Amino acid sequence: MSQQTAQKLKQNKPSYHHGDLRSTLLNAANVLLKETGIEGLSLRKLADKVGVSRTAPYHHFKDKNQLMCAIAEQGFVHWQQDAANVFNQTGLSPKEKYRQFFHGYISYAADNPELYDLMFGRTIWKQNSATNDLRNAAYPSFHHQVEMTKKWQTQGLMPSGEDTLRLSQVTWGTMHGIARLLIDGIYADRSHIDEMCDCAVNLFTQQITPVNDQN
Amino acid sequence: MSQQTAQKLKQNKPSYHHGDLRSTLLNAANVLLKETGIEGLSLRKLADKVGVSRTAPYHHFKDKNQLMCAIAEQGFVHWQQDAANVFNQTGLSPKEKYRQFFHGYISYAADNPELYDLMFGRTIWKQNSATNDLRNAAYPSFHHQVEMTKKWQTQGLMPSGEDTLRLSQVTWGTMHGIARLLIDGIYADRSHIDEMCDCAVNLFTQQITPVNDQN
DNA sequence: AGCATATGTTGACGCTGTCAAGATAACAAA
DNA sequence: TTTGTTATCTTGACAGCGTCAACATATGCT
Repeated sequence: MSQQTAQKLKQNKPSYHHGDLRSTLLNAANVLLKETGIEGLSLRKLADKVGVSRTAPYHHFKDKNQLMCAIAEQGFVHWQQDAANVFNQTGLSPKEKYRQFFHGYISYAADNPELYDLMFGRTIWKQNSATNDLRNAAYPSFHHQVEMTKKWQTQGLMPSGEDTLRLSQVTWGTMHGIARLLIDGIYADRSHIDEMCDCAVNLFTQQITPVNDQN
Repeated sequence: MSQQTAQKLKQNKPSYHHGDLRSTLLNAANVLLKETGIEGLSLRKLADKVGVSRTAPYHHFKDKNQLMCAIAEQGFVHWQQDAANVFNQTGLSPKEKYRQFFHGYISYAADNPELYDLMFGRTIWKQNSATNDLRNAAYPSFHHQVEMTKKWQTQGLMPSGEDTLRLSQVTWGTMHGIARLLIDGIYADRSHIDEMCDCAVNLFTQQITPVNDQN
């Protein structure tokens, strides 16, 4: 960042060049997304909100699609941090950790419904419209979950007879499905959702004798 | 239907009044939906395809939303027939019937991805935009599944310790999640999906001694 | 100082959903 | 049969959208 740009940021002087438009757009887009959903997210409203002309964003994002991919990319970064916090907790039984992971997933979706819709919705993923940057941010999150599933299998929490990848995919599919039922308005009642999660956790895990209960 | 209208349908005479526009629109909308998806479904394209003016559909559907609800409503009717065919099969073990139900659900979504997206997507259900007619067509399908779950519990296929409604919701959530992963382009590989379904079926069902294996 | 480049602007195009106002045909009552 | 009501279909118009082209301005390197 140039000295003059930094100066402008402090003094809040309006000028022809914005100086930090890209990140400003991203922040405003997150707010606009939360307020209006994907359907209501428009480049023109966004530009207006930031105070630039309609086509200014095109110098920072090739497309509306690229803007949305960038928002989702940020979402994946934050999301992975949330998930890591759960995984890194100590003093929890494997089942309790699995339970918290499950509920945490749903909570993230419930707390950021529009962002979740963007991150895991067809708007971005269908038709190969996902950016490489987005893929690079999204894929590791899932790989991490596969590793945890493998661990849960060796701990005896999840059935070792099933393929690790499939098991992980089914867990994800179930969380994703429940999350979508909630945020898409098919199931409005959050308390039902919580009980559904507990029921799913019970089905996916088996009783284990606490032998190797450290992690 | 008046005599003249019936005549027109046979003779295919063009006239000012179409005579059967509502159902013609619905059929064309189904085709257009399959071709272009929800995003590409526009009233103007639809009217053009049918050969009427842009605003003609407004005399049969108050909204674009009402049109979409009507399409989805048709989808639920057909879908329930498909599901009933599975449920009414004889000579299958409970687990095999459950397996077919599960795979059938995914197959319906895979074979009609855009219709499924409309039927179970936020476009229709968020913000209470679903028509009463649509609700009346959709809700019974789920109630039927709850009844089947209850039966599966008494048959010992599914754990009787869990609440029937929650169990049914989790099954639905899992099927829905897997279906969405597939049709939204997050998982492109269909063979993976099939193995995921089998894995889920294994997790949700328990081994039972074949005592009451008739239905 | 001068020039290339990055960044911002206005204008325009075609697409969308939807309302208003007018045209036409179908139908019911006199 | 004629007349009037109603259902249906038409064109015109408006605001909103994504996006391209052409132009303006500031930044930064040579």
